[in-house]
Amino acid sequence: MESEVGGRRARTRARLLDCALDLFERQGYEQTTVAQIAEAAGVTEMTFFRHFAAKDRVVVEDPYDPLIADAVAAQPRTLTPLVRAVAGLRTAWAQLPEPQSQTVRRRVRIAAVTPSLRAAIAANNATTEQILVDQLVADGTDPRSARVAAAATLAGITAALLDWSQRDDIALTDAVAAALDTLDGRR
Amino acid sequence: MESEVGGRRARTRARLLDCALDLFERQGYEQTTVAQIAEAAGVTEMTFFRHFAAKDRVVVEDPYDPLIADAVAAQPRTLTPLVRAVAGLRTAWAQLPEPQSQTVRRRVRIAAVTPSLRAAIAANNATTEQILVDQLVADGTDPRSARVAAAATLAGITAALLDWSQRDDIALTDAVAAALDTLDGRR
DNA sequence: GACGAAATGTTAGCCGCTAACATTTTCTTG
DNA sequence: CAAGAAAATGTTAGCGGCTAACATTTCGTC
Repeated sequence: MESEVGGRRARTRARLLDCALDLFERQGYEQTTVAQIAEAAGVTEMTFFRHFAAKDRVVVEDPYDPLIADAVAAQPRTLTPLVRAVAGLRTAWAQLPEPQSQTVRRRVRIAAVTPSLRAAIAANNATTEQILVDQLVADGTDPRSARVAAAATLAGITAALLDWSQRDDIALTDAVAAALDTLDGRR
Repeated sequence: MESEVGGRRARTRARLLDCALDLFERQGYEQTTVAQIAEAAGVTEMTFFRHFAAKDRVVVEDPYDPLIADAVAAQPRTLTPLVRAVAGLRTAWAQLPEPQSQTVRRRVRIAAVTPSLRAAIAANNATTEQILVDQLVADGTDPRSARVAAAATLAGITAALLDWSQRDDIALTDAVAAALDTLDGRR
């Protein structure tokens, strides 16, 4: 039967996620203990780690990589590496599903004020970066330039995301678009 | 008397640093225990932490920030944020003292193959990034664009550094110069 | 040589995280 | 529906990074 929205596992995970974000918002990420999260969710510490590989995984999730490769591949190869990377991400972003509302903002907002989490985000970007690099190289870009361009682009977008989360006066889409423009040289 | 090159403290620190890098190179960063480092240096675990605030501080050190601000300030404000940031760093880099040979390369090389250390580097860049942002904003750049430009530039340079450490066919100066060119759009 | 300060040692403990094994809950199937 | 397989959670024990509080040694100086 599938009457529930998710099995027991899914429900436990959702509870852990929610309790964790609550605690992070109220008393800070570093000050919150995994034991506290587990208790709030009515579960054992061990169970927490069965749902999240590490404490920071509550906030930092894996990215949606696949789309990016195609988008970058579609860019004309006459452009400069950075410009091409940016153009690819612009296209990729346009194709992405609208991010699910509230939770994204909560997460990013927490990450924005927690240095150690910013590091976690950077580490997480590594896989996306690799995809970008591969795609650029496949199109004939020098590997070193490709690395630099990919790293710079992702860092720029990440910075825009962190900034966006702290303000209420701008849509996520616009924030990213503006960041890409900055990287582009369009402004 | 001052016959020694440094007091006891300085010597202990040097020993710890050397033993740590040795162990990291031989058996990997993650696989090396602070206890092992301490023992190799003939010292207690506690003493290690009295010299390095954290294990990763052996590899990731604080940057030379001060120069950057001035260099960026000297750039004409007609340029695009990213271009100006890059131009500033180009100038700053030219003024930096030649990095002390071997140890830099050892450190960066270790960082290059250790994901968790890449994160530490990113976190460490935060302060330099802030300086860059402040300088750009002071010159009239929109704060958001400044953040993006600063983050992108530093990420690009960092990527170049990591890449440089893994090859023997290029000078550090050239690697950085090339990265700046990529960010610039000069290539 | 005595004395104060700097450097190091000792002990105890928190927190993130993992492994090995036991227990319960849920699903399936005869 | 009973029974066994599979999934989810619990229990215990322990490692490694890191911190705090207090004791001890070493060093420079008078």
